[in-house]
Amino acid sequence: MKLATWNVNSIKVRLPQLVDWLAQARPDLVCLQELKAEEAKFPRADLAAAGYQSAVSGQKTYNGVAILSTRALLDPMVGIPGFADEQKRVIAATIGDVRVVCVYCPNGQAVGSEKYGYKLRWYAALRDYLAGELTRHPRLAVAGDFNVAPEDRDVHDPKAWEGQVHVSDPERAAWRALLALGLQDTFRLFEQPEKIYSWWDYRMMGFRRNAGLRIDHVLASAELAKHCTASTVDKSPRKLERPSDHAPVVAEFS
DNA sequence: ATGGCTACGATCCGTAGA
Repeated sequence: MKLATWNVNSIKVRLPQLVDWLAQARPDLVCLQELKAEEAKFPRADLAAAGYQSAVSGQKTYNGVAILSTRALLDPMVGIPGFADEQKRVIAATIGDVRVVCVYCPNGQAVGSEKYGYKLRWYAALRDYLAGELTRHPRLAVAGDFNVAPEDRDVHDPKAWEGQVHVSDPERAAWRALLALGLQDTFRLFEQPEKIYSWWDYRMMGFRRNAGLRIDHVLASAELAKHCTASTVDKSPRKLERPSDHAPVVAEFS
């Protein structure tokens, strides 16, 4: 089973690249973020023609998440229960014996800002939600754009980023609180090359300079992580004309 | 020098992303 996550930064713009990538990579499951489109404008038929059914929570202009699957998507659920939020950032579904939660965690804008406070509150709500999900679903995957680079080795220039949003101590503590539930960062289950990132700034030739952050992740419960055989970043779509600023992250399970 | 792209929805600039 191949599970991917990709922040596509507009499903409308990236649809051709997504369809091509699905044909090449053949993932069984894909978590998408930043659709920037309402559900009515989600290209459900094009993706069905590509062999994928979809569960979608869309929003005009901002946010928006979806799960694509070659198999039936059961018990879809949108949002974090008990956490009132206009922003469409979470969708979950069951595929076979795996529960998948697709997340687009808030950016946070700047440390100390109102949006930063929202990010930390949102993370606390996510933690509580996932704690419950783990009791109900031993095989749980949480995949998406977490907007946190967990460690300095996930940052191209830790000195320049020190204390900034995406790497600040409270954000990293919020990330570690997810790991403390028993979730594992599948990327770190394996020996990895240095300087692997999943996002690069559009400006300043960020991708060419590999000036990036590793902020897109696939987490797995202990029971699921036991079966994880690989976890990698696929940089190939980032090299295309008019790319998303994020690359897909792909985890494989036996 | 704190900018530099990109996408969107409103126009021909403002908001947001990270």
